Amino acid sequence: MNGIKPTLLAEYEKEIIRQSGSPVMYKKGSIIFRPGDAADKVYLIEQGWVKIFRLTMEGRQVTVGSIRHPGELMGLAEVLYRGERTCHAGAISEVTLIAVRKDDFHEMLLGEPQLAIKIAKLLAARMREAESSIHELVSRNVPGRLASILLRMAQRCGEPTDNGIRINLNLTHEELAGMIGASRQTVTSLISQLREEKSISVKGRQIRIIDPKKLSGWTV
Amino acid sequence: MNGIKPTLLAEYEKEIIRQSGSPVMYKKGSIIFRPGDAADKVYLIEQGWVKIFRLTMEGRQVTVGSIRHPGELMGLAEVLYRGERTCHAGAISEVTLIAVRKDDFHEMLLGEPQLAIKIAKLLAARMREAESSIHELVSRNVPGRLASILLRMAQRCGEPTDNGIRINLNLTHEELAGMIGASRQTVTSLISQLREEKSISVKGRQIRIIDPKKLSGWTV
DNA sequence: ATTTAATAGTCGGCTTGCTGACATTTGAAA
DNA sequence: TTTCAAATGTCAGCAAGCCGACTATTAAAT
Repeated sequence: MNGIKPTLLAEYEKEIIRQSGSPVMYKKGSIIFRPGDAADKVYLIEQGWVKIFRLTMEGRQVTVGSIRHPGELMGLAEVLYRGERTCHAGAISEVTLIAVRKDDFHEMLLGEPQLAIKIAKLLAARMREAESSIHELVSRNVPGRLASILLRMAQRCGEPTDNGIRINLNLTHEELAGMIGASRQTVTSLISQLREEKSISVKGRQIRIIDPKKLSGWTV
Repeated sequence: MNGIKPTLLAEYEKEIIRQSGSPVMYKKGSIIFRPGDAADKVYLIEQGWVKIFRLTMEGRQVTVGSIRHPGELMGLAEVLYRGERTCHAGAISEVTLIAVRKDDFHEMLLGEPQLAIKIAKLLAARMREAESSIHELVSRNVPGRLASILLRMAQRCGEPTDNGIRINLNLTHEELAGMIGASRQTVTSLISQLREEKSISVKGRQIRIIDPKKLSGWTV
């Protein structure tokens, strides 16, 4: 069960981290850290989803990392590289974290070379994700980017049901827009279009991927 | 002289790498690796610049990483994460590299925990760079992105002269376009504009930043 | 239960920046 | 030096998608 999902930690790796850290909880909507904060902690996500984003000059959110899941580390880059946060981290849902202090984290890595390598692998995987994002932003149009992110979310945190894959992140159109670099209005109208052509269905803020094939037809 | 430039390796770190690897040379314009190749080597750049890019469906180049300099490692992510290249790496100039085989690299990391941590820091720094790129692509318009990349290139590989900072990467407009997600024609006309307002000067393919302040005025 | 704020839906006008097309210049190869 | 391909400069036309404005609908708070 190791080496299969290099973006996630193995159970024994999490155990090491749990022993060096202490649990914290954040409720939905709260901010875990913001730019300028001292990056003195690394977090292991135990439960819930966290959104990593920055703000544009006009105050719009731009999701620069993806949504982080249980089993993932977050706040890693700033702790390793520079002492200051550059992003916001916001709790999308009720969230439980293990917080590890920077110094303890460094010691942990020195004592567990395997873990240090795992962290490097993990960052490498994220690096490639980021490169993909850049590639998509540059080469696809807005409908293509929307379709693509819906498919990716379905794959990464969707729950299969009898009528399609349910995405339960409760994202608003504005948040989706921030993830693909588009305006809120455009996302709204595209979602309607996708619903009409029956490639997705929408109930409240739950999106179901009904016809992945038709959806991926947009990612020309 | 350590800890100052976390994206570069310290001399003793390079020495370790040199002992595990062997030198290779590539001439200007040649491809070092391409998608689908087995990612069985990590490279330390000794001399020259390397461009990391992908291709769009229509065959246009998209520079997903930045330009890599002497002192940087490249091909890292694929070796750590998956066994296959996902990008092209092309020699912008005559290039000298130290190639380290994957297995030797892994052994090296296990034997030198400090180096493993350094690699993680290095990837963390790149991660933040990639996040910045995403942020810029989403939130700035084309002139802003061009101005911003010129300023960044000046900072990272420009040589100060008495009349401005010289950027000597010999990039074509098409290549610049690929780095900022714009069309070749738009870049051409923007470069003319910048030249007219005397924030840059152009001689052949050499660009000099004359008035950084005026340039950064474009990055609203 | 009521109030209030946040989100979703819709539309016309307008701007940015892409496309294609062509002339001109540059530079590398023969 | 000549030749030829690649890169640059320029322009008109067009379309994607943004913006502002407004209404309708949900969800949260009291």
